[in-house]
Amino acid sequence: MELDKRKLKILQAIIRTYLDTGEPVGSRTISKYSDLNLSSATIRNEMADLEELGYIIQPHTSAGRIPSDKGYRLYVDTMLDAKSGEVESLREELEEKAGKLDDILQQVAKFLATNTNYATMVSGPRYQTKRVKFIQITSVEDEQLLVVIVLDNNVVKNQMLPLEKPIEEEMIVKLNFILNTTLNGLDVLDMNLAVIQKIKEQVGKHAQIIDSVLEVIGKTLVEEDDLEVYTSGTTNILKYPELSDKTKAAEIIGAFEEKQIMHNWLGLPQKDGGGLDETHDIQVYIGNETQIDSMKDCSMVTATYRIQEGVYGKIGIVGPKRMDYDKVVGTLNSLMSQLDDIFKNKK
Amino acid sequence: MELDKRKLKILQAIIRTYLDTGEPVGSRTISKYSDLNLSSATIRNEMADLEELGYIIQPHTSAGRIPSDKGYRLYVDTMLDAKSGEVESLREELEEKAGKLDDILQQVAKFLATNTNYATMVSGPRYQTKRVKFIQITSVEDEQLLVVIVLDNNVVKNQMLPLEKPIEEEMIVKLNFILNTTLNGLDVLDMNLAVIQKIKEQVGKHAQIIDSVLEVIGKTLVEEDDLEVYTSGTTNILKYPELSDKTKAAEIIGAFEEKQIMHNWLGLPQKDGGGLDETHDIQVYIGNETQIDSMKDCSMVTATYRIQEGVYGKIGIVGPKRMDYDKVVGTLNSLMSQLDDIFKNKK
DNA sequence: TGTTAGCACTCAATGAAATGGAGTGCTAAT
DNA sequence: ATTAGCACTCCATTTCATTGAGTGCTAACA
Repeated sequence: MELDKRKLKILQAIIRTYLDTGEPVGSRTISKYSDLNLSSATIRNEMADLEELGYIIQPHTSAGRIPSDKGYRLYVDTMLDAKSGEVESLREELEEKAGKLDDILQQVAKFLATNTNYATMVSGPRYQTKRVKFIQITSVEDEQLLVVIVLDNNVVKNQMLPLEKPIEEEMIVKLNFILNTTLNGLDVLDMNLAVIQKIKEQVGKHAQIIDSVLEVIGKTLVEEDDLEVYTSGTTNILKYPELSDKTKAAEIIGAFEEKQIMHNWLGLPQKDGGGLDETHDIQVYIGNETQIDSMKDCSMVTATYRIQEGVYGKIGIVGPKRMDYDKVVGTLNSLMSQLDDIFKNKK
Repeated sequence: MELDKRKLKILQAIIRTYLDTGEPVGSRTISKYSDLNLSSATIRNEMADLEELGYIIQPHTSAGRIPSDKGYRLYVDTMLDAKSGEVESLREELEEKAGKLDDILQQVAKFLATNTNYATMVSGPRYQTKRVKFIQITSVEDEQLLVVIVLDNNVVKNQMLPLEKPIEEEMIVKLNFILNTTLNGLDVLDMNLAVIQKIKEQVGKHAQIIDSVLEVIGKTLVEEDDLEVYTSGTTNILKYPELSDKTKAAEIIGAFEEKQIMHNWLGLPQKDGGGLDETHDIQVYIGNETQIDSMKDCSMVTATYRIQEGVYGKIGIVGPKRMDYDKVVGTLNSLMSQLDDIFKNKK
């Protein structure tokens, strides 16, 4: 059996209606409220075909049809017409507090949540490579050393280091010189034993301090990126009857609480072909495609934002499968453009 | 009418039972399952009195009684016998990752949530005073300055500062000297125009750099503490039928999402008399006592942890009014002791 | 041959009525 | 002062009939 033009139109009508109402949709509705001018009986026949083809499902014998995951997928892939969302208001708010990145991201999450009525999460940026650009050791008090490390992406890390006994100013200057000349430009992977040995040789005395300092540096570089996740509107989930069952809702909202799941989420394989939108990398995951068990009744739309080369994070919107893909993708698209601008200016 | 010994015993029995079941409790239950050896009729009479006194409420004519806020309050204030909770397991976990404070706090939230089955929040520490202990300016690249500020509580802040044109090394040394001698030990409030003027005089040239640097310092000191809030187990709310109504649940869980409400919460007036437990400052807020509208059907138990003098944060547990106060207070108590230890060692 | 009207059938949802039971208040007896 | 007993109330649960949206199938039609 083939999926001819008419079947497609009917499928589209079914999905559209279902997105609206969340109720199974029957043949009569389609017959009346579509421009096909077909009787309900005809629609019924077509629907039977569509069901056989796996695009729609009948929850029980005498009910209407609802889209299957396969149906949604087809809809998202081929039938979505891109509208440009309305993201005017956010822009100003963001530019005001252009300072702190975490504020911005939190704001973005909140904006999307209130505008779409779904739950949202925004992950903080990850840095792809971490190389040392500059190291400085300073003696703050007699028995406290401050280690400051500047990475090549201008991220600054610091760590206090308690000392057994004071260390001479002269020695600190020497240490700084050695560390900078030896380590600058190096990745953590490059800091092998040979390099460490080389440093130690030059220091002679105070080798144990070098140990501590190198340990701090190592930790800093390897350190799991703090993997901040900003969420908002998780309770929107409760607005959709098909998700608001207590166990389901608890699972979904709980997942938002567990930052760990973001790991999985960030690692989701990109769809073949690069997703809906090449520039902003917008992707849609339906039901089990999310790979997260507790999300099997949800859909998830993600986008990737880039702050600069090699520094990117993700934005995700989670809602019921019947989420308004059209609006979500539209909003995300226009939001991403705004973000691009803002980050460009910031730099 | 007086609240004699027997009435008190009965009230206690009613509340205990209600905490367990969440159902209105009737006279017969108390008569059977308490050691009072009274018939249900007698209990009924006493219950009528207790109701008149405002300690219990009858949801409808032919139902049992449930405790009123006043009843809970009496219970919490006078009838709670402190048990020592079981907090063995947490200790080890915490000591492992003793490094990062935010990890610890998140862990604490999670621990409490899973152990009590209520929703929990832990606020990051606030610093009462912020004085400058040490300032350092460094030139990282030709046109980039790094400003590092160490506060007297050993918190380190840093900020990159772009430059118009390079600045001589010599000048930086001088700047560092001036800044440290002038500003060390100063609070932000002390940094008035006079001080600033004094610095500028000493610098002469490069005054505009001083401006930028001072701005950075000012921002750092004034900066709203990031007011981190770690939450866990918010979905536990859904486990209690009296809270899991969709609107209510959404309000409560939503409140956990809004960091803003933590502001109010942190500012809650201490109860007269210092709360249940002098050492750890454990406080119980019942229903409207929380001052947060969306929490009017909840109770909230809070404790204050101290990392060092003047650096403290709060831990809160939110559940239904019929929460197991006994266990919660017990657990909190013993947790706080553990935390005290850990923070002491860290220092 | 594709479309449609018509009809019998299914089944979830809704609502009304019946039932059961937990609990109370009151009274009279102990 | 306590208790047994009884009538009464009211919520919760079950039962049952009804409704209506929706289907599949068949026969008629263009």
